[in-house]
Amino acid sequence: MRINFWLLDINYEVKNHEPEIWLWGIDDLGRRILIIDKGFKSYFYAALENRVDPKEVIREINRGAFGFISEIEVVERKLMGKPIKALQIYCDDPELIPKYAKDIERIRGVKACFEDDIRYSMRYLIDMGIVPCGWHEVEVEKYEGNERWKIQVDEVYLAKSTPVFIERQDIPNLRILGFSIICYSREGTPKPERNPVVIISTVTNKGEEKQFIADDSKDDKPVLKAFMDYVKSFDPDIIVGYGVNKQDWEYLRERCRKHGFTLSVDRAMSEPHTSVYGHVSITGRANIDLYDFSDEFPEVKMKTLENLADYLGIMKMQERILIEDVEFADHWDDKDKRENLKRFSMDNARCIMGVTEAILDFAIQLSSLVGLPLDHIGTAAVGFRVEWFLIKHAHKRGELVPKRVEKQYVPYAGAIVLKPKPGLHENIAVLDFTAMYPNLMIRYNISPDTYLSPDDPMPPSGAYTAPEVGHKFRKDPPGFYKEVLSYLINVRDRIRSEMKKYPPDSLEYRLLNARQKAIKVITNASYGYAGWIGARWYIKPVAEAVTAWGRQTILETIKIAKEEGVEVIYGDTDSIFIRYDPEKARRLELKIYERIGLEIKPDKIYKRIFFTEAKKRYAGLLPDGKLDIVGLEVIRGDWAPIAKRVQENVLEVILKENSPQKAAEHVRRIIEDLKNKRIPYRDLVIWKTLTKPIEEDAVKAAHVEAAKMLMEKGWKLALGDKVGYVVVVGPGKLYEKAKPYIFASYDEIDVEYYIRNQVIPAAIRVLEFFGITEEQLLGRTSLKEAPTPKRLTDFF
DNA sequence: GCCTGGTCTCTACCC
DNA sequence: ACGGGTAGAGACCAGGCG
Repeated sequence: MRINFWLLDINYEVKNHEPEIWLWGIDDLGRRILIIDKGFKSYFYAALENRVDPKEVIREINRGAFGFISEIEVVERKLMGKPIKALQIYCDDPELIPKYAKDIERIRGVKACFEDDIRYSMRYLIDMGIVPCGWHEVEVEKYEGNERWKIQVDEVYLAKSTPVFIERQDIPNLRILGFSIICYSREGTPKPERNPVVIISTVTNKGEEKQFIADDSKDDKPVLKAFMDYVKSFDPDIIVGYGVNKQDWEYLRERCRKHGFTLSVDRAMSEPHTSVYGHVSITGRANIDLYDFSDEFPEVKMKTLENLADYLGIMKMQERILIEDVEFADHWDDKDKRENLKRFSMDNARCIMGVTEAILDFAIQLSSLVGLPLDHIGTAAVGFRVEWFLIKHAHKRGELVPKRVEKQYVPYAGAIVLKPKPGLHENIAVLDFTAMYPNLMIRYNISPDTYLSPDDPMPPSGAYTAPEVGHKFRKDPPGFYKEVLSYLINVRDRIRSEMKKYPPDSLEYRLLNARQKAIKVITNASYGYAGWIGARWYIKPVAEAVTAWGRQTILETIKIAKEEGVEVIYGDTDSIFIRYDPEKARRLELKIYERIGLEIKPDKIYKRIFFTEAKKRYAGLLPDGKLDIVGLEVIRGDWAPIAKRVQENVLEVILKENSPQKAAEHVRRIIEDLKNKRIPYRDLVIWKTLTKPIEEDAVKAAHVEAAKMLMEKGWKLALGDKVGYVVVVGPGKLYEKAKPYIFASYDEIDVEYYIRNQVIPAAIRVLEFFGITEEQLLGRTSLKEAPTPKRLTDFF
C-alpha cells in the first residue's frame, strides 16, 4: 500500500550488523506512524592516487579483514572541484565504517577516505532526498515484529520502496506539549541527588493546562509518575521547554533513577538521551529547547524565558510575578507564597507555549531547508547548519565532502569602517548593498572549488583576481558557492513575491515568511562559514578575497558618491550614510550598479542623526518618531539599566527637541534620585557574561568576583552564564566592591559609583557635544552658563 | 610611596 | 564551535618624581 507521511523524527538501530532506519511521521489521516526501512546500505569513499589500478586496490581490500563490505564500485567524483577517481565502498554495518575507513586509508594507492564520518541516518536522508519536516510518499506493508507492542504509534510499517519527497507545503496538525519545572533547594543550584522536583507545569497547543505538584512532604515520586503518564496520554509530537537540553531532562532522568524507575516519555520505551550537538533526543518525538533559538532575538540581551516572552509580547513583565531561583524554597515553605510559586511556574509554561508559536514555523522551515531533523536544528551551531546544507548540495553535484581537519588560525583583513562626522545631521539616508558578501561570491565566482592557487595554470576562460590580496578564481564553470547562493537568493526572491498574494495573517503568508527567513539566515551565514577555521570547506583565500572585494566595492562607492556630489557622513562594511536628496540618490544607485554590478538600495532615512567621534555608535530619529540607537550604552547589556535609561532619554530629547538643557536637567534629577535611593534596586544591577573558566582570568574583574561568591553559596555557574552584580560601598578596587545582587541590600549600594561610572559617562557621551560638562550634570555649575561645544567647532 | 600614561584584558557591540 | 573591526572600562605595570 502507498502512504504519504510528514517526517517528524529519525533514528536508526543496528541489530546483528543489520541496520534499520526508523522514520517517525504523521500520515495523511493524521495517524502517528513509524516506518522501518531495512533497505539502505551505507558507504564511504576511498579516493585513489593517480595512475593506480583500482582493481589492484580492490583486491587488496578484499584480502583484508573487512567482512561487512558488500560491494565496491569505481566512481568518478570531485574534490574541491577537481575530478578524482574513488572507490565507493558499501558496508552492511554502518557502525564499522569509521574503523574500516581508517584501515583502508593505509592501503597503498589510497589517497584518503571520505564521508566515513557521515552518520547513517544523515546518509540516508541525503542520499534518498528525504527532507525532515517534509512530505513523502512510500510503498509500505504492515510490520508485525514482536517489538511492536512497545512502540506508541497508530501503525508500524515496513518500507517496501524508497520514500520519495513530495512538494507539499502544509504542516500536519501537530500535538505540542510545553513544560516547566521547579526544584526545591536551600543550598544553591538544585542537585538531583538531593533536591526534589516540586512542581511541573504543562501547557498544550490544544489549550490544556496542568500542574503536577508535590505535597508538603516534597516527595516527587508521584509528581514524576503523573507527569510521565500525562505525556504518554497526550502523546505529543513535539515537546518544548526552556533550557531543557542542558538542565531539565537530565534532572528529571536522574530523579526518576533515584526513585528506581526510568523516565519514559518517548514513543519507544527508551530514556531521553543526549546526542549530536548536545540535543536531548526523545525517540519518536521532536524535543525542542527554545533556548537554542534565543539567538534569533539579539535585542534580548538576557536570554531568560521571561525576557523573551516580554519582548515577543506573549506576557509582559508587568503581568508577571517574578520569583528568583533563590526564593523558590522560601516560597514553597510558605503556604501563601506557594500559590505565587505555582502561578509563576504555570506562567513559565504559558510563556513556553507562546515562544513556541513565535519560533516553530521558522524552526520547521530551517530544518527542512538544511536537512537536519527538527530536534537537532536548534542545537546545531550556525556553522553546522550551513555545512549540512552544503553537504546536501555537494552530494547532488558529485562533490566529495572534505574531512574536518585541524588548521592553523591565521587572521585576515575584514571590512572598512569610516570615521563618522560627529554631531547632529539632518535628513540622512542609508544606502545598503543587498547581501553584499553573498553577491560578491556570486559576482566573482569565489568558492573553494574555483580557487586557483599560485601554481595552478590559468584556465582558458580566465580568472577574477581579488584586489589587494591577489587571490584568483576561475570564471568558469560556476563554483559551488555561486551555485548554492544563487539558488538561495532566487528562491527567496520568488517566495517574497509569492507572499504578496496572501494577507499577512494567513497561514500561507506565515509559512512563506518563515521559509524566506530560514533562507536568509543560511545565505547571510555563508561568508562567516567560509572564514571559519572549523569549516570542512575552509580555504582562507576564499574568505580573504570576499572581504577584499568588499573593501574595493565600498571605496569605489564612496568615490562615485563624491563624483555625484553626494556627501558621505559615515559608512560601515556595506553601507554609506548620505545627505539625502532623492534625485541624487537615485542617480547614485544607478551609477553604482552600472560600474560595480551590485545592487545598492536606500534602507533607513533619518530625519536627524547623532554621531559621536566613535565608529559603530550613533542614534537616529526615524520618520515614524522612533529612535534607532546603535552601539551606544542604551543597547548594551553590560551597563546598569539606570544608565541606559538616562542615555536613552538624553538621546530622545536631543533628537526630538534639540534641547541639551532639558536633557541635562533630566540627568540631574536622576542623580538626585540616586542620591536619595529612589531608583529601584533592579535598575542598579549590572550583568556580565562569564567567558572564561573562573580562576583563569589574567586580571581581576567585578563579575568574576561576584561569580565566586555565588559559587561559594552553592550556585553552579557555567561558561556563558550571566552574572548580575551591584557595586557596594567600601575601600579598594571595583572588583572588591562587587556583590551578587541577590546577596546585597540597598543600603550597601555605592551611589557614588553609579553616578560617576554609570550615569554620567552614559549621559556625557552625548551631552559633551552640546557643551554640557560633568560639573553641570553634578549640579556644581549652573546649566545656564553653557560654554561652546568642545568638539564641534571644527564642523560647524 | 604615589601619580601618570600606556598597554593589556575583557566584554559586547556592528555589519 | 560562523568572520573581522571597534569602543570603552578597568586592571596592571613601568617610569618619573627627588
